[in-house]
Amino acid sequence: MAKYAGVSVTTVSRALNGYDDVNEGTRQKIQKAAKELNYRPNVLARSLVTKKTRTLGVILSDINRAGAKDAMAFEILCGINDRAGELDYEIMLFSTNAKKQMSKSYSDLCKERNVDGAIISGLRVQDPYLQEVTYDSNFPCVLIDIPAEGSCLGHVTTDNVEGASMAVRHLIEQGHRHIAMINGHNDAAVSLERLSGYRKTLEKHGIAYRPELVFNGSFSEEGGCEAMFEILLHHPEVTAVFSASDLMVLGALRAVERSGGKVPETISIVGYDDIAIASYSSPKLTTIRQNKYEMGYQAAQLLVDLIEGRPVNHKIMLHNELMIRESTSPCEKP
Amino acid sequence: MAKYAGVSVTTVSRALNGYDDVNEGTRQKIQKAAKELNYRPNVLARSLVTKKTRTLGVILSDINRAGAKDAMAFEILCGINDRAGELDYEIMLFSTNAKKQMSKSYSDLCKERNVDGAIISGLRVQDPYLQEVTYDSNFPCVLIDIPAEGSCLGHVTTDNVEGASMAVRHLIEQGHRHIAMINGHNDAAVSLERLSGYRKTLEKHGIAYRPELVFNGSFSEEGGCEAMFEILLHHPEVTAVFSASDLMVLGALRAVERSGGKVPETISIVGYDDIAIASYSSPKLTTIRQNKYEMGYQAAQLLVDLIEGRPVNHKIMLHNELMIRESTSPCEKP
DNA sequence: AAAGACTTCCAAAACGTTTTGGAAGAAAGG
DNA sequence: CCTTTCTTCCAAAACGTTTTGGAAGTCTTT
Repeated sequence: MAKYAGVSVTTVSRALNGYDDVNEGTRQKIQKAAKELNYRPNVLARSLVTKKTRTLGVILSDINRAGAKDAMAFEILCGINDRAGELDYEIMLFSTNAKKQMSKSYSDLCKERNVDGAIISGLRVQDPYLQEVTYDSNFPCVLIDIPAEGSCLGHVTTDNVEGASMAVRHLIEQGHRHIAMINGHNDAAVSLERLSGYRKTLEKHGIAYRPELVFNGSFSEEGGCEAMFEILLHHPEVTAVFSASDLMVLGALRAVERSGGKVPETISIVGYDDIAIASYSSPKLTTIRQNKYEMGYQAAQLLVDLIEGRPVNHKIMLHNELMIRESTSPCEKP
Repeated sequence: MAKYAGVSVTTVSRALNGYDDVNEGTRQKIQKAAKELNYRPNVLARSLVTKKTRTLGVILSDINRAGAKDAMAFEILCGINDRAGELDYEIMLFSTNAKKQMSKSYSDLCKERNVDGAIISGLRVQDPYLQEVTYDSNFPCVLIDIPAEGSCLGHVTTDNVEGASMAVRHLIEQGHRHIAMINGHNDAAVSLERLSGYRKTLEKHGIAYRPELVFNGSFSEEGGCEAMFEILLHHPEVTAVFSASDLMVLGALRAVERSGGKVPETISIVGYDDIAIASYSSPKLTTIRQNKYEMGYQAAQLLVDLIEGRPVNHKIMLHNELMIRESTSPCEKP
C-alpha cells in the first residue's frame, strides 16, 4: 500500500488518520490508492500499539437455550448493540461453558482478548468471577442489576423498589388485602429490592407484612408454579399475588388453572419485566414494564464513557411502568 | 515474563504451546512463572503473526428492538454461542446501523476485524452486502436460510417444503379444502420454498392451487393482520390458513377476533417457527417447529470446519416438526 | 578422539500498524 | 545572504507474539 502510493507507511498512517502535517495533495493521492486497493488498516496491528481495540466484552450469563422464553438478555443485548454501533465499537460475546468456566475466568477472557471494557449481566451477586472482574479496579466494567462501587465501575438498573410499590399499590387499590409475593432467589439484588418495595407499600397502607406469604420461585416458570400451589393450598385467604418475574407468573397461571381457579376472578396476579409473552398470554399479564433495551443502551453508553475517561454518573437508575392488562381485577371477597 | 522466568521469549512461547523441544524442567519453571505473574498471552500479537483470531463474525440483521418478539435471531445466536464456546472460538457481533451501512460493508468489517469466518442470517437474498461477502470466495461464510454455493460457503436451513407440506396436510386431514396462505416477502428463500410445499401438497390431494389465495404478510404481525382481513373479506369460503410465520399468525388472530370470528371454530390457522409466544397465546398455536438453536449450533460447527479446512457437507438441512395445539380443528363447513 | 545425532535453547525476522524525533526543503524575516 | 520558522515527509522504534534457522552442549557411535 505504501509502495503503491509512493510514500512511507508513516505518511499513509498520518494521512488516513487525519493528521495535519500531510500535504493535501499527498492525502488525496493516498486516499485514491487506498480506494483502488480496497485497503483496510489492520485493526490487530493498530490495537497492538494503541492498546485500544474499540471492542466491548459482553458477558450475559443467561445466553442459553432456556433463556429464549423471557428474551430479557436479548433485549438488553439489542440495546448494547445499537449504542455500541453508533459509537463505533464492536461487541465481543463471551460464552463460558462449564468446561471453560474452570480454567478461564471472565477477567482472563477480557484480558486475553483485549476488550476495552465489559458489560456484565445475569450473574449472581456472589459469583466469584464477578468479584475478580470488579476487583481489578482499572478495568472499565458496567454491571446490570448488580450493585457495585468503584471508579471504573458502572451500574445500570431500574427502580425496583418503585416498581414493586406500583405493583402492590395497584393491587391494594383494587381492594386486595391479602397479598402474597413470589420472589426470585436471594442471590439477585433485584429480589431484595422488590421485596423491600412490596413490604414498604404494604405497611404504608396499614397492612401487616407477613414473611410467610413470601415464596421463592427462583425466577423460573416451574418455581412460580410450585410457589403458587403453596399459596393456594396453605393460604386460601390470599386474593392477589405479586410476582418478581413474568416467567414465574406463567407458571403460577398453570397452578391456578389446575386447581380450578381463574385469573383474575379468583386471584389477581401482577408480574414483573413485561416480557414479550406477557401481552399475548391468556389472560394478558398486568405487569411492571422494565425497559430492557434502554438498560442495554445506557450500559453501552456508560461503559464507553468510562473507557474514554469522561466524567460519569456511576449509577443509572431507570424508571419502570405499570402495565395494566387482564390478570388483575377488583377483589371480590368481602 | 521471559526475564522473570529467566529464558527467552521464544522458549516461553514454545513451552506454553506444547512444543517438544523444551526440557520438561524448563517447561515447569515457565508454567510456574506464568501462574505467578498471571500471564496471558496477548491474542492480538499472536493473531498478527498467525493470521488466525479464533473469532467468528456474526451478522444478524434482525438484532433490533422489534426482533425481540420472535426471538428467532436470539435462539440462533444461543446455538452459535454454545458451539463456538465448545470449540474455543469467540464471537464478534456485527451491528450495522444505517449510518455505517453506507460506508462500511460487512465484508469490510470482517476484513478489518480479522474474523476467521462469518455466519450470516436474516439478510434478504438480494442484499448487495451479501453478494460482496460471498463473492470473496476465500472467506469462510455460513449462511442461514440463504442458498449459496461455493467452496468456502456453507448453508444451513430447515426443510421448508416438507414443513409447509406437513402444515397443509394437517389441515387437509382435518377436512379443510379452501386453504389460504399468508406468506412472507419474496426476498426470502424460505417464502418460496414454503409456497412450493403449500402448492405441491394441495395439488397432491386434488385441490387446485389458486394464486389469489396467497397473500403477502411480510413476516410482520401487522402484515399478518392485514392479510387476514383480506381473506375474511374477499374469500369467505376459506376455512383454514397456513401462515409462513407465527408472528403473522398473531396478527391474523387479531383480525379474526375483530371481525367476530373465532379460531379455530370459524377458521383454522397453522403457523411456522414455533416462537416462544406460540405456546402461550390464546389459542395456543398449531405450528411447524423449527429448531433455531440447532440451526445456530450446526452453523457454528460448519463454519469452524470450513475455517479449519475439514471436508464438509456444504448444505445442512434440518427437519421440522408439526406441533398440534389449539389453533386448528376439523372443518365444520359441509 | 572424532563424527554424528539428539536435545535444548535462542537471536532475529516477521506481522502491520502508530508514535517519536527529526531531516530536508521552502518560505519568511533580518 | 544568513537565520529562523514552517511545511512536509520519513526512518526507526515499539507493540507482543510466532516462526525460522541455527548454535551450543550432550550423548552415541565408530
